[in-house]
Amino acid sequence: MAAVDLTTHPGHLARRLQQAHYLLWNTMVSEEITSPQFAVLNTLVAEPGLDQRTVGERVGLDRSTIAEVIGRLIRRGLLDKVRDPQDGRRFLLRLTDEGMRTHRRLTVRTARMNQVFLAPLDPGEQAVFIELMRRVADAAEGLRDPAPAPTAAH
Amino acid sequence: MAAVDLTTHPGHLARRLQQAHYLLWNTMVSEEITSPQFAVLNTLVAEPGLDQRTVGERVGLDRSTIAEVIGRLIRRGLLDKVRDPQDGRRFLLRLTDEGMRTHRRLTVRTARMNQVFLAPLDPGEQAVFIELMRRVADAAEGLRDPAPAPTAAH
DNA sequence: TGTAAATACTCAGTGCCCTGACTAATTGGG
DNA sequence: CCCAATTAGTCAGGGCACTGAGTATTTACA
Repeated sequence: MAAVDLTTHPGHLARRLQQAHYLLWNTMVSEEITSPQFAVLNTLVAEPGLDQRTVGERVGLDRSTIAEVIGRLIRRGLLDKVRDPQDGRRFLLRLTDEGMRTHRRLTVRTARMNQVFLAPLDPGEQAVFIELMRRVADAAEGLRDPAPAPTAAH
Repeated sequence: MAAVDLTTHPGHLARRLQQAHYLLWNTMVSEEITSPQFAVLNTLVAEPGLDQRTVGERVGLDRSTIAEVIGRLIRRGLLDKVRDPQDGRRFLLRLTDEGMRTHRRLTVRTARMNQVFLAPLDPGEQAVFIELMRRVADAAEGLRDPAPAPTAAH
């Protein structure tokens, strides 16, 4: 008694949604390259030479996780990492030719997969769905750091 | 060139959504008990004595993952696991008193957290959002097993 | 009845995701 | 100019999520 209906809990649904996507990605896009890895490649296609932290910020991964993901991409030969001569703390990232090719190849499949993923919704609903997810995710993004006390000079 | 806008990709948004939820859960609900762990407790409140596999099915976790989650709940003393005398393969699961108390306590906080999580949407949008997430997740659920060939006689 | 198939669970391996503690490099104020 | 604060990255540790392989038990059919 007093049990709750989890199908009304957005967090539970978000998890199931992500699992569904993970599965679909694996069968329709790639078994080697994961969705977060593709996100990193995509970011570096748009902005070559970014540093690790910034890439993480773009795709929504913290410094530890982005380091792991980048490590795997380098091991696979899709990425290069060189120290920034201007700032010895940073590493600058750049796709290899193989990385470029992989990104191009997966981009097509990703588009197909997105269609299948959203197929249960009609086009209008799809747009609404994307829009609502974005708003919720963006809002929560703002809650990460508890706002550095707005210069409260009494 | 040829980079894609990830904010239109439902999979990427689903991941960010789940991360946002993870964070909010941690600050507003519990640092000890995770959302999947709560889902397991909740399922066993509704249906005490279920076996491991069935609980996994209810909350959407495969056999390996549910085993780990249940292991942690047992270690924390929230769950008991006994062999089914009727079927020696199964383990029957049941909440301890501590497990019941924990579930009750977290239920309240979870409701509050859901409100905060959905706060960027107005009530109508919230209902639509839940509904769309559920439809997409449910549909993808059906794609898991490639359908065992519908008794294609002849 | 005896064995092959199905079922419940375990284990090893990979990858994502976070926190907290640490190192190294840079920047800025006294 | 020097040292404290900031910033980029690493590392250890815990948890979720999957696949594929292996064990034990049950079932079903020949």
